Amino acid sequence: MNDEVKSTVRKIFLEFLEKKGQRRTPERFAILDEIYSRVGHFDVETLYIHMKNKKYRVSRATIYNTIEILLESNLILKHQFGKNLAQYERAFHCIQHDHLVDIKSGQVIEFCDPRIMDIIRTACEMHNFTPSHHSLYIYGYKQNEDEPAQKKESIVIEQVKI
Amino acid sequence: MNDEVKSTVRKIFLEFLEKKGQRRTPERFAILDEIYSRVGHFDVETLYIHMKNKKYRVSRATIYNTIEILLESNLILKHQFGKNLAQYERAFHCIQHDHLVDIKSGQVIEFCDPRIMDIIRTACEMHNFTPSHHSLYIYGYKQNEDEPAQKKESIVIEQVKI
DNA sequence: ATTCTTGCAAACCATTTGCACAAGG
DNA sequence: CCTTGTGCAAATGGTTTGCAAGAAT
Repeated sequence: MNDEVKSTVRKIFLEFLEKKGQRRTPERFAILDEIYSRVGHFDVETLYIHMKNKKYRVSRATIYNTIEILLESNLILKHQFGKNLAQYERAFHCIQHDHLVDIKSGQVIEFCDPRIMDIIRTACEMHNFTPSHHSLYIYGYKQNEDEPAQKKESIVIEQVKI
Repeated sequence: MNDEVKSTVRKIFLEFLEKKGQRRTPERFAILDEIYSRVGHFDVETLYIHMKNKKYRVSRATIYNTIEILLESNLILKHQFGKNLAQYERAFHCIQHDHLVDIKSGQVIEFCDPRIMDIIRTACEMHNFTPSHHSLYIYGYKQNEDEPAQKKESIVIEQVKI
């Protein structure tokens, strides 16, 4: 993730904290930086280990606290792909996408289909609902790799093993 | 839920157990019956309390075990609407639907849009993926009830407080 | 008879909470 | 200063597991 993006999200976070009257602590910005330094999904424990490995003094409690604020400010997204372990991902500067979840391997494939926005628009209009974000998970099985179909056509953003 | 549906799901479950070489215990069928006797979403604890209140002797462990089998046999679906508590719902004899989740109140509204199947079909074809099931959650806020929009038009199946 | 399933209680583990100390405003 | 945030450790709570007794085949 390049530095321009990092400085932009820092600014967004800063403004959010000010608006909410919450303090700009170094821990909060360190966590944001760490998140925007990696690609793909992550869980709290992984983030904690990574920061510890960098000799950054931080507690799990603070990570949970900060993640809560980052969710509110829409800088990250939360997922639970059928497991009890919550997974997160960056939300800024990422194109909208959804997830195919392999039931056997746990592998998660991202895909993109703008038609999802039509469905969201219609459902929200019908129910007098203001959308904030969404999650579409398609659970299933990856077919045998020996017989690849028209995979080349697909818009694979990245593949993440969870 | 009428008796015809109940006897059909019992039969499906029976055949699934036979196919898998698993035993048809009275507890498993009692849990299936209890699930198909209620409407809307439920969690394990609620199911456990209901069965206990009916003086049925079951353990939480058996409910978790049975729910696992019911998921495999596609007789129920599992949801985690952003919380750590897993919610389940009947999957047989229910029309396909998705969920609007109110972030403030936790209320869940079901809606139906067949276009979701087009998205699933396309994504799976592109990624050589065999779909089993899906979840689409739209998170957001219900607008003020004082100014109802075109709500009459909506296909509300049921509303469930989780 | 053999093997799977059950109920109970203990273990697990991600997340939350309480509290004394630290630090932002 | 005053109040919020932090780190640590303990508590929480949904889910899983170990095991002896019970039931299905």
